[in-house]
Amino acid sequence: MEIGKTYNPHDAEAKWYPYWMKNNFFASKPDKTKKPYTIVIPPPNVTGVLHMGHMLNNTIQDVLIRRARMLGFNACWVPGTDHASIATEAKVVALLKEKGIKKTDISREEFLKHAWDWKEKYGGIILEQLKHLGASCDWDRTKFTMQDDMSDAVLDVFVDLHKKGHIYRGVRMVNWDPQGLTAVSDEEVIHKEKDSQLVFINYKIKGSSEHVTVATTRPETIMADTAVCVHPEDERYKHLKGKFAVIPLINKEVPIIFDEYIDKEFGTGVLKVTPAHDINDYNLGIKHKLPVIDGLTAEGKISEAAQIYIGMDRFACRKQIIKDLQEQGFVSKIETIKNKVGYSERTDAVIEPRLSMQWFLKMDKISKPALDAVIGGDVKLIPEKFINTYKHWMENVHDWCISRQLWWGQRIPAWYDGQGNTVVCKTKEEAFEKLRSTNAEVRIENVKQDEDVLDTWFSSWLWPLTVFDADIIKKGWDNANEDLKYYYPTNDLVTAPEILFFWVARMIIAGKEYTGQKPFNNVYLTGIVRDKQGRKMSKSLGNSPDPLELIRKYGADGVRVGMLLSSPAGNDLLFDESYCEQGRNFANKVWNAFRLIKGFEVGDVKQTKAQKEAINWFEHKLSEQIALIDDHYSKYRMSDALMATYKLVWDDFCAWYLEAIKPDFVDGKAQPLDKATFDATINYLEKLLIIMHPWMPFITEEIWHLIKERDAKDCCILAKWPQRINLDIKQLEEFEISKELIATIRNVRAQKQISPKEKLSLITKGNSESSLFNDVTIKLANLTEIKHTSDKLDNAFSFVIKNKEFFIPLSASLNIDEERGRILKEIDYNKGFLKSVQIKLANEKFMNNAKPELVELERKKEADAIGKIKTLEDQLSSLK
RNA sequence: GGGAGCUUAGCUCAGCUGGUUCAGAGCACCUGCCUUACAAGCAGGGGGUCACUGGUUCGAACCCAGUAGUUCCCA
Repeated sequence: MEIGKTYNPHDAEAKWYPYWMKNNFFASKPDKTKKPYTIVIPPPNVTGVLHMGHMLNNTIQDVLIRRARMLGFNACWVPGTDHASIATEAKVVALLKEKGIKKTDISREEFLKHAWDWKEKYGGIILEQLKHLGASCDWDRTKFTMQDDMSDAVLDVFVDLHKKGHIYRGVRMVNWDPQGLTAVSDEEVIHKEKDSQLVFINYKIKGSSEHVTVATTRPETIMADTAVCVHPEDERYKHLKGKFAVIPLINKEVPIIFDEYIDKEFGTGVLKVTPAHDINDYNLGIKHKLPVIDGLTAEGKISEAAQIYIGMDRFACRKQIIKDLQEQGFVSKIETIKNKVGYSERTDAVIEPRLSMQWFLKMDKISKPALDAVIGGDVKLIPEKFINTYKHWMENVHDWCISRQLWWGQRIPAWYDGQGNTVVCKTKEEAFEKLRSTNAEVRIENVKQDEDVLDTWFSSWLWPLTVFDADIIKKGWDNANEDLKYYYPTNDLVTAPEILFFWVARMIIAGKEYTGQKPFNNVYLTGIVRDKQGRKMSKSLGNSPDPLELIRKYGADGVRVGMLLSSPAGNDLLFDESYCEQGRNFANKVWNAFRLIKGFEVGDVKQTKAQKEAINWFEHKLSEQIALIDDHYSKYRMSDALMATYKLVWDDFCAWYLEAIKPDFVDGKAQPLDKATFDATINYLEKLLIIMHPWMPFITEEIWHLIKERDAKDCCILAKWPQRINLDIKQLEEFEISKELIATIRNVRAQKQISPKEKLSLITKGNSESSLFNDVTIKLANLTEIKHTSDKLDNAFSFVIKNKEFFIPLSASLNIDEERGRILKEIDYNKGFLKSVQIKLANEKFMNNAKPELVELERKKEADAIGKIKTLEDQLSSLK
């Protein structure tokens, strides 16, 4: 069979993913004889397409799940999607608009039909794309946050929490998205620093020639002012008690009120009070019993209550009113200041504080167990630095506004009789019964359900529960189904720090509330994928590569490796395609190592000593590195685990092991290899494939099957993670010395311009104990032999490794001065080192304070240095 | 304005409770090689006042304080 010189990822990807699927290797069922290892996917939005953040996130999950599978766990990765209320509704509205349909012209039912059509058509795109990455999700378990049973659970939770007194309805200042036409939660508001104009406007005092000056960034709201407020202690304004100020343009009189809330130093010390449009003003309004005038419409246009500019957009109005005020002499000055402006996370519209009737979830009590779970270490955040952020948020948590003025989502199960009575329950019939108990006259046709839907997070906070058992809320934890009992709590959650509060914290809250347990043991927080300049990748910037294009270019394995090479937990990843290139190169390296091995011809020959030595050494090296890799995994140091794997394969296996066992060429023909060496090598290769598999599932599976014919179920994906043996440190240490020796000899060749093909001999002086790896050294340094001698040597390059003297006799004559200089330099260096050690040893405080083993170590350093200096001096004297 | 984090080689990052020889890796860079697994490669090499200042200590990249820059969270 012809094996290509470079690895072709596409064929392997096209072959193995369907094969794994066909054989149900990703599927998981509860099995009491095995321990579960569970991950629930952070459900991507149905509106999205795969972006680099998903790539990073899901690659990590797949690595974890594949390794767990190999470790013998019953690995279960549950996929699914999230209905994303606002984003999806916006998409559907836009689509309908293209077709000439206005949302307001159709019924809720008709709209939802369009929305479902849209979801069916586009909702699964990301999940399909994840398959290209190799994601080994149990696809049979795919869930959607708005499927019937999942939605039902959401309503059950609403009813239950309402019953428990955690949910209430009230008029509150909410973050209003005038584009999405809905309230959004505090967490969905993104504050950006902007340059704003601070306009100083003069309000005349009624019955006087005086005026007061207010400073505002929102002049378009002055028509909704219902007072002007100053500090009671402010000498400048004390005389205005009981007077009225006149709002310009509309000549409306508003009282001047006094309150200690005012900061005398800020601006002019005079605040215009607009209760409908600012939370602080609203509170002032309540305190001083001010009327509320809503100067804006839901769409962010000037309302009729404002009297002028009616129907004008708020920003257009701002420009116009400044102009008009200036023309009429009301503006004393305009400054440009920096202030924070809130934007909707979903629509990017400027958030408008707005009074409205909303549903809230009280967070104080219900969130407490979730705070304790993280503080107490029951739920671990990785990296730990996020604990502080989490704690801070949970300790200052605000009530959660859970209603959204949308149609796409779970409709709030609250019912009204039109006469001020409200009940919360799941069906209209129930509601009717309940309402009738307080209002005998109520008629079922007058019972109306709340028009709003619930915040999407109010459904996804149940995700780790309801993906396994959607009836859990109804039945309670004690009656949970087998799946939930088996898989829950899940092991790891991999997500972005951005949604630590949106989602992670709330899942812990819901988990604690409904099962008494945490939803997961560990939360791995990935970084944000940024471009090379550190900018967040976004569609609008156009700086995000298309992940599928990257996969086409570098192969899925290459991209996976590229993503994870430089992505420690919690650190942003400054993505650059060259990482993928490195990943692709690595895959190619593995491919070629395989080609070499595959090309070995097994014959009836004797194993060489070098081969035996190399096999012995690699056994220990492999064990040592497996231990290291396991340790990195246990600490979720993904990029370290990957790098250790990379170096084990590339450096230890390819550069050292394979070079050491590679048969010689005689007359242009590779010699055959003995069976023992071949078998050992195949065995090592298989173990390495297993270790590489979580990172590079496709190439490892491909090579696994190219090694030999195997049974249908004998696949790399199911192979057992390799065991370690007891380490023989001596093997490892001595091999390091041999490596140093080989490197030195290669260096000498380079310096003296001796061809790598010319054989040299190496002579050691003094004790004749031989190294464990003499023959490897001979082979890789291309030596004729290693000889021991006690004689003085002429015209030989000399060097010292670990107090051992070595000589390489040279055919060309040696430059004595140069050699002397080199050795003197080394002596100098070692003397300096010795001195520093001796100073330490002469220091009484060090001797008293340092640990005994440390002192011992210093003594050894001293002895080693003395020995080395002596050896070097001997060499120097033999140089004549 | 409040809080948290970060600052180590050109880049991205390690550096575990302070203790080997003026600090490690990968990539990039430089030099030499198309050596029959691999030029997507091989063999070598250079490169760092560990942000700055002070303190604690026998000893500091690591602990403490301050300064600067930077990122994030909250208001």
